[in-house]
Amino acid sequence: MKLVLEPSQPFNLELTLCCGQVFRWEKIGEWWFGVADDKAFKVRQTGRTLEFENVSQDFVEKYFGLDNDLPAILKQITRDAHVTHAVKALEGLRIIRQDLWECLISYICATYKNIPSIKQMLFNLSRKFGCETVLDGRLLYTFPTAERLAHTSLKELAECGLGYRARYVLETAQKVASGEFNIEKLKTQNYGEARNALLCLKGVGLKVADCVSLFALEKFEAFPVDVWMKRVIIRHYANHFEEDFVKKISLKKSLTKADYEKLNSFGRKYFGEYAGYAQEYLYHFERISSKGEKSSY
DNA sequence: CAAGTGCCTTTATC
DNA sequence: AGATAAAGGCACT
Repeated sequence: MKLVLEPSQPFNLELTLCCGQVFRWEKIGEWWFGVADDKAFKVRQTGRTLEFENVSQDFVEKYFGLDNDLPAILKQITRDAHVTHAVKALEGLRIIRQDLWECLISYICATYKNIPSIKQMLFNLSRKFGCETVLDGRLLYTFPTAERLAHTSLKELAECGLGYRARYVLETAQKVASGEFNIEKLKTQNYGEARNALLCLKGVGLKVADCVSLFALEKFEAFPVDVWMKRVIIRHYANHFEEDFVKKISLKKSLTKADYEKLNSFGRKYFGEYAGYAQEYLYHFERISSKGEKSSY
């Protein structure tokens, strides 16, 4: 099946899959293979043509956020030269509508890990506890359900490389599987409510709650702040804060809750209702820029 | 190549 | 409130 993208609605598949928001896509030749919402499918892009197999057009449009009016969103967040630079460099980057359960577990696993490691953990979990599907003779795995993970052991989870995150994943799976934590209810709640509910889960702090809100709950005002975003703010937005505060967070490696909320609320106020989009562009731009600095040294 | 550092942080404790 | 330590283990330098 093919889909021709509107010229007015930029989309870059590669960027969208590689910017660090999703972890389980694999490129084989020209095609990207992945599983979303228990559907194994493949996609490739040539210019404005998006080609896909084993999935409906409706799903593809929804999953990749093609229904978001990207130019309108970008217009709102380009408040200064730096973010404009990032937006131009990363044209066509879109926020994916992730499956809520997979997203939650992914970001619990993502704490204090680098992206290659996160990918490894999630592939391990899926291979071990997910359901096998075949596409083009290639084995793909669905993401394990809460019920399935609830019946694993800490040992088995640790064997997937989760380390101390194993107990957070197990506990969350048990709460969701038993109904003690109603994950579906999050979808009916606003940003503040959903964020607070998520924070009740062990292993979910402010940053993880913001990532889940942004990537799976369509709360575009969420503004996750990680080490990279801290760097971005120190480098380009320091003038929005007191000198002492900037000095303090520059020296310390981790943010206190109060520090986090200060950076987070700055992002939300400054970039507006699509702050999450700004975060994604700034985050990825900072990462690719830092790679460039190193190699051209 | 070994060893050190850092990792899309959170929790526990003081 | 805020500081501090500890937490798998892998990837990168």
